Amino acid sequence: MRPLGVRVDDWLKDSDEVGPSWLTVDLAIFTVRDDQLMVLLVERGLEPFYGMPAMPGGYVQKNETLREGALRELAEEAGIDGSRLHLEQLGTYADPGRDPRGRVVTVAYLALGPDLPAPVGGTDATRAFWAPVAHVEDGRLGLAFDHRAILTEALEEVRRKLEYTAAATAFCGETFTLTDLRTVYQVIWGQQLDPSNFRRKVLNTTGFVQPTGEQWLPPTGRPAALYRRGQAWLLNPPLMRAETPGQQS
Amino acid sequence: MRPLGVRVDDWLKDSDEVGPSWLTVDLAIFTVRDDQLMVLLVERGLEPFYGMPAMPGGYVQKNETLREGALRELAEEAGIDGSRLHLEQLGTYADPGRDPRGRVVTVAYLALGPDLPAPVGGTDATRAFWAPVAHVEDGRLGLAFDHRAILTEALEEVRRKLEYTAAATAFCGETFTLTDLRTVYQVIWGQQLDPSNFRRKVLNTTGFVQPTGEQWLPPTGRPAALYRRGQAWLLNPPLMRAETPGQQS
DNA sequence: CGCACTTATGGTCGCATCAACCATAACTGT
DNA sequence: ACAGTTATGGTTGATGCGACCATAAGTGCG
Repeated sequence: MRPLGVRVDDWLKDSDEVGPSWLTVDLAIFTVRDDQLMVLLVERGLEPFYGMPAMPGGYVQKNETLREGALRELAEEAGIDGSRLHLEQLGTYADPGRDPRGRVVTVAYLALGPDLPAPVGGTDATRAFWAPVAHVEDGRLGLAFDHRAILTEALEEVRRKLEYTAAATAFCGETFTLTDLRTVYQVIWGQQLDPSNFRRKVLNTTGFVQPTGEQWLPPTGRPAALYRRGQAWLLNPPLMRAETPGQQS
Repeated sequence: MRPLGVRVDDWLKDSDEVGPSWLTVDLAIFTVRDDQLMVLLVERGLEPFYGMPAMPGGYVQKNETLREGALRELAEEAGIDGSRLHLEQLGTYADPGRDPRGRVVTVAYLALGPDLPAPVGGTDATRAFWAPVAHVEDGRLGLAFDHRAILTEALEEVRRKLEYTAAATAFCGETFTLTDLRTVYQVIWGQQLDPSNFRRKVLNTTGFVQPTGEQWLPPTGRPAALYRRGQAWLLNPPLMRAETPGQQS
């Protein structure tokens, strides 16, 4: 399982210094479930790191774009149809030594989705499951490769995206109440928001949400209006979170 | 110049679908000069696209990180020491067919620097020069590969970064006046800003800039206080530009 | 020197926005 | 009818911002 057997003939004049690499995608897929931010993990079914949790991903095939590869791996490893998720490139990790098999370049994708069906294991992964990000952040759950570092960067990106874009709607279903949307912010930012002020800010931001005219009847309490996401992606003004006291830089 | 001669033995079970790829970095390096936003380009000295302008870049060597490769190419192709620039990953481009030689994966880096010394050509590039981004945007200047698309995304990123981060200070030298900083915003956003209000916003944003106590004597007019960049990178509140009327999305 | 010119810096005022808070509406179950 | 619960709407005091004006501190020139 090492890249032996590979020869590069006369590829470049200075080719001693340049070698082939293998291209993979990894997906950081988040959802909000049970008032917790969850990330999709698989238990690896191959060496290296056999049996260890990892983000879903795998090799990009010859005639695929990166996005196509990401969607295929998502379907294969977790049985999830990603065509309705928000999928976005996060960054590329290529440090020599990050993969014991050689120069493996991985492009990390960020995906946000509503509370998705319980994932099922596929071919390369024996098991797929949702894990609370808190368990990874505090080290209770170890990940293969450099996936913990990737996840940390993905989390920062998600938290920032909530401020400046309508990304929060990607965590909700087709239609949602403002309380649903507010819950997303509260869970991801870990702080309470005033329902009344939240409502005013969201409705005053043109193109953020769009009323459907329908209502949702909760088990108890007043019925809530339903909305769907608007056409705007960038929010201005942004929905800033209150600066947690003691934060620097 | 095609990836012939490459054999992959027993690499994966489904290895017919997976092949090796070649890893490159490309750099979108911006500076402000003569009240214009400029991008560093080189004239290609190799096929394909021989003689055509392109962003500097090249193959990543076997034991390099991406960042190291980017810095090396910058030095080789343009004679610029990038260790004092702000360098940041922008995105990865890997569509099959983007490079006629085969699967070439390029990681685009974004770099911002103060008015830099006139670049000199290196080994792979016959000539390096600063070009106004306007000339590329309006199509007067064509670029090799998919570099025009990469540049377009880099520009969007730069404009957004000015709002939410202290990136503008990266365009200034070690010390600068508030007018220098304001000029950066005006050039990149293409709109005039009120000196007085700009001053108030910058100085009220904690950690954005830091007074040196020194002064700068302009050829005419009152002396201006000099500042250096503060320790903050994320600005809050952000320095929003006025929404240009008629913008949608 | 006195003066025009130029640029930096500082202040004022009216308007919009926001967070904290209170009030009301509309449903459920007892 | 009434308490409990959740959604929605309004008020208010403080803050921030844009447009605009005023002053400070240099230069060069007669």
